[in-house]
Amino acid sequence: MLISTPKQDTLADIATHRLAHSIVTGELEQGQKLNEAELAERFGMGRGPLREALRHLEGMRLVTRVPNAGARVVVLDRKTLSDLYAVREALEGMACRIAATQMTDDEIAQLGKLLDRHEAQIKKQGGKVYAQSEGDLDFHFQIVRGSRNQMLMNLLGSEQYQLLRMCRYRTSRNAQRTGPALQQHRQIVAALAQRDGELAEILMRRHIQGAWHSIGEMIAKEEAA
Amino acid sequence: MLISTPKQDTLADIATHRLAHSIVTGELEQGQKLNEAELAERFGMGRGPLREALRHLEGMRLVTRVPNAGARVVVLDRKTLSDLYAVREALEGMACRIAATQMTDDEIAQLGKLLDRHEAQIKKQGGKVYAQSEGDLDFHFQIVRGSRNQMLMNLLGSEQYQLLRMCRYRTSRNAQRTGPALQQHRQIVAALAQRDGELAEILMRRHIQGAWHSIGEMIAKEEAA
DNA sequence: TTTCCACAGATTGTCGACAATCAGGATTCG
DNA sequence: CGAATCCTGATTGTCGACAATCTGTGGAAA
Repeated sequence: MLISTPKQDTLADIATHRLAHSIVTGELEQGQKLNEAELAERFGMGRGPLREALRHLEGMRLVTRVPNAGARVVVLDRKTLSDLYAVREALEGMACRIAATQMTDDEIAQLGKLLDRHEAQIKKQGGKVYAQSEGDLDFHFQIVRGSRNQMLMNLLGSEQYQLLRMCRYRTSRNAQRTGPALQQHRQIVAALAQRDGELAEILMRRHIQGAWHSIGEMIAKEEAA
Repeated sequence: MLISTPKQDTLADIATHRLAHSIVTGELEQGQKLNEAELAERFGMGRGPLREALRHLEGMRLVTRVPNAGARVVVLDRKTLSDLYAVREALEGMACRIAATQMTDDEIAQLGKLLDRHEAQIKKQGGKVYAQSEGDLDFHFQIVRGSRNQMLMNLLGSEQYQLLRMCRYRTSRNAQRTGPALQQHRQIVAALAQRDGELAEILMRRHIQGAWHSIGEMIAKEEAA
């Protein structure tokens, strides 16, 4: 699992994870008000730990707070997502370039196997794309891990990753790009295997631009309604 | 001021800002344990708001927490800073490229005046470089603002910016690179004025690489002792 | 002397209650 | 009839006390 699992944690940590999950999956709507007493009740804890969790989530920009008026789930409008994809392009592009020099042969081979599993899954169940979306994030995160840059892993693995997942859950019911995406993934792995960082970066940037192109259009149509 | 000013805020927000400031300026040493009761006493508030502040700071990665063992100030070792500068290079490079197409002529002119003030300040007081360091961050942040990318502004303006300032306070007592840095800044402004995004990006990346080169050496020497 | 255990002090985690502030509706005055 | 005002219910902000957990110190047994 990509989300850290709260084993023997504090209540506030549990609340943080549960809230983050609910926000990302859309169970809590964007912009929805978060009532402390109600949530504390639902999670079976006092308001103290819950407030700490909200503060934590505020720090990672999943919720917005205004003093004396409570916390609300962040809203991902078109501009925000556009900014997000631009940042991703720069960051994951760099991650790709570095990963080409840092990943072990074995890691790259694992990446290839991951794509094999994706392909099998796509052929078997054309409809259920949720798994593919999560798998896509897996792919991207493995490459970021390959860059050996902890800060990058934090940025893309914790914060932006959550926003991306939010975006996925919001748009997954519509269009799919699994076919071309998988092929692009394969090209990237090939470039990594050849240790061609520059090419890997270019392919990754193009891949993310393409993803934004398709998602941006979808959102535009959605907002028109 | 680049740091948001707590006007009529909650106690937890005040604590967040005071702690962030103390951490960034080095008043609180890296890795130092943060005792809740002691800090609450010093700030004249209960432990509740202080704990919320710690959770907020944890969210923005200025402190590290381990359950039942308290919070500690984050430590910036050589590897972390190296990662930070790599991320900055990608992010600010992109910001520069976009800013070249988005900034108004007036904003670019303001940028030039900012550098004039820096130059005057450097000539007047060769020693007091703290102001120049803050000014340098101002310069970088203005360009990020010019990219009109809110997420970029958040990333570089809030979180990484704090880590950078920490780094500055730690290393400012040693070497200076104000001369070459200023000249590179001027080149960047010139590229922006010509609306040459590609060149601006290249110059910015080179500028940040140079900064890392000099700071990395300094840290290596420091760690040897 | 060394190692293990138990105890005490300190620190963190949690809860419930109270104060401060805000939102919405009824009331009253122009 | 409309707008400003006050009141009331609800929600957030804060505090103090108590429970759970960790740390390190001292003593007893091998």
